[in-house]
Amino acid sequence: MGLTKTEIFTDQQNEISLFAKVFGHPARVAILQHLFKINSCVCGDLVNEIGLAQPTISQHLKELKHLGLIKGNVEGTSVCYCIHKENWTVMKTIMTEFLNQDLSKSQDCC
Amino acid sequence: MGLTKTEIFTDQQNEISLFAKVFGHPARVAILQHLFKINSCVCGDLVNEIGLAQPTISQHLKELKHLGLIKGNVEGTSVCYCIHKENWTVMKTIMTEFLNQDLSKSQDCC
DNA sequence: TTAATTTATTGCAATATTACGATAAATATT
DNA sequence: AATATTTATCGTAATATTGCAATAAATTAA
Repeated sequence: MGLTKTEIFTDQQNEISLFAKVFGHPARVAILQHLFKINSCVCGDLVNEIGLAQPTISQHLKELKHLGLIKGNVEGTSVCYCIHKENWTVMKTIMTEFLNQDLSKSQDCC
Repeated sequence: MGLTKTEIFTDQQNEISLFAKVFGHPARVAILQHLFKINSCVCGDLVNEIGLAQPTISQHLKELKHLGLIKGNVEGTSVCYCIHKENWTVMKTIMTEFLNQDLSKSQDCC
């Protein structure tokens, strides 16, 4: 066990959980917030900005990139990361729909 | 290791990641969607609705309850769960603020 | 070419998560 | 009281995640 049974859920449910999972670590939240904050795209500054070792940051960046929420651009020896705007918008639509489910219909049972 | 360094992040970043983490499993997404869908609050029906064993569902419900997103009401031998409306709204505000960060400011680097 | 700089990858240890069988706890029914 | 029903908890196995030292890979500078 220890293995999520993705096959018994809908594609939508799996997609929501995948996006949520990547936001489920404060380092990745911090990375994204920093990429939003600064106009120009920062690269290895993230290692200084956030207090984690370089391989750890690199790993978190990889996960964000893998989900398509950021893109990386090689510039000399360094790599410049930024938010993938189009994909972020798509993700936002999916997550917002989940968060905005109608509360008025559901009765309170307790 | 294997331990998230929460102390180096802001309370806001940790809070966002905690909410996201609980949505980071399709079973919990499915449970929440089902609680939204049906007017009356369902209980152990969730075990049938979702294809996971009863202890597994119970464990997921515990996590959702621990974060305050649902509440449970004992009714005879069964327990009736429902969305905790006030807390859901608070969570929604926090998550929406994170998702709605200003895209127009951030330059594209790639 | 050699050294310096920056990022990615590998390998590994520590911890967390997922899932479920077994069983306990609580209440309802007979 | 004894039994049935429902949910929670415990224990445990399998897998995933987190973090970092060591090192590789890629590019630039001297």
